[in-house]
Amino acid sequence: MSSPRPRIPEATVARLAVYLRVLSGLADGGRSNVSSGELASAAGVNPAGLRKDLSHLGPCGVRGVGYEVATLRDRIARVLGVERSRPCVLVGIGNLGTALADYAGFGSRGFRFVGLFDAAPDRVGRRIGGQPVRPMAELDEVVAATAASIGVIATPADVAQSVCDRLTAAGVRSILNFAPVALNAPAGVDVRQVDLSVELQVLAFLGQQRGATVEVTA
Amino acid sequence: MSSPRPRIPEATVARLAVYLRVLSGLADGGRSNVSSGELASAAGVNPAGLRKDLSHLGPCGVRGVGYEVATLRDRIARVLGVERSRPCVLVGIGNLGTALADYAGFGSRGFRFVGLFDAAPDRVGRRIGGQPVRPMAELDEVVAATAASIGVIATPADVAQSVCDRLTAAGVRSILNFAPVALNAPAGVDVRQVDLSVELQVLAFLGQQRGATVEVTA
DNA sequence: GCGACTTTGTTCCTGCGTTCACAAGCGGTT
DNA sequence: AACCGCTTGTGAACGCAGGAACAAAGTCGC
Repeated sequence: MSSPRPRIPEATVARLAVYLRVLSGLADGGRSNVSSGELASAAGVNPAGLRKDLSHLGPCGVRGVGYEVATLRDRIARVLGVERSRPCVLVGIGNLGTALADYAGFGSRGFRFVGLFDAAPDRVGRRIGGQPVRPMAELDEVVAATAASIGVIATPADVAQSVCDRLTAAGVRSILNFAPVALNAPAGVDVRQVDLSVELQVLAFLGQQRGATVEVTA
Repeated sequence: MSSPRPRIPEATVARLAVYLRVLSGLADGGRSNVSSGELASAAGVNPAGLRKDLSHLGPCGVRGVGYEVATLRDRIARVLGVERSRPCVLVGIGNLGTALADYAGFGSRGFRFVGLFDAAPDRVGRRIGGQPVRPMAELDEVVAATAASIGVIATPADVAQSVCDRLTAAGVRSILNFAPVALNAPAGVDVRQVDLSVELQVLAFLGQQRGATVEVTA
């Protein structure tokens, strides 16, 4: 019994991932203890907010001392579900897909790509990061064999929805989408959208708002 | 007079960018009118929320009819400040940087890279997307000459802060950071963080939360 | 062994974002 | 010319996230 999971807010989860990264760095550097203030500074957040985030996973610090780096790191990793490396599949091996497949950061953060897929015949068979690019026909097979629960879409926008359909049909329950379209996924499937253009446009707006006095329409 | 800019919430700005993309697609498809319901569905948001977002830029629809696609598109583009193409510089031409430099989506969304930079001598001189990779020494010069106000960082984490310092010193006011570190920028500089590992870890958490019954620590 | 300092964990409060629901306005129709 | 239906725009309530201040607790020093 005792299910200490009174639902953690999604915003907190995102920050926990950041804390985890900072803690891993500290652990590699040989540090054994941190205070909330230092950790918050390194993560770019408010100390009080950090303590509140951490409180969601129960008391894990020592008053007057701080947090034990390795212990806290492991606890966050367990809560996030990345203690063990999780199998992912990646669809769309263009420029972005290649970059993702090669990105070492994923491996050290608890994720590994167990399948790279592309529809273009001339891309199939190439090796990226020690792995071959497979044809889409092998998708179901690989997902089933590896029990991959996370799919990453890095295809052009016009095929993203059909790729999403195929991934969910194959059993993938979580999707990270880089294509600039809103995906329609069945209930029970989590979709997260990363839109690079949107980020730039928000910056453009902030910059314009800061710079110009006004001078609108009419 | 009349500065109809009663500060638009940042969350709204991000969605406006999405609406803009959908509207551009509709315009290319020859559509001339849309209702809030249809637009909201395509953007993956609530219809009422969409109307409230749009209300921030003044009345721009016709009751009983809907929104005129081209007009609304242009108005959003003007508010976001992307009517004219904005010059950006990109630092770090590894796998991710190459993908970003090659990404056609930026060009059609009002951004163009006017300078690609890397510290590694063997990368300098290569051409990507019709542009040469320049040495870091030319950064100030290019930023000054092109009046680039947006900088994109796609370097390893350990040099991201120093790159950030150099960009801000050169006059860049907005930074999009792909390196997994919290950047420390002077006041007046907007920083936006995109962390690919964090997105995956949030998905891992959601997936684990959904799947397992419980079975925590002790 | 006791006191004081440091740091966590929690509580309150303020503000924002989101959602629902209604009223206003325009076009088409009779 | 007047009515009816459809869609926008706005007002209000709900819930959530963020920040600051306070109390609890453990450790170090004397």
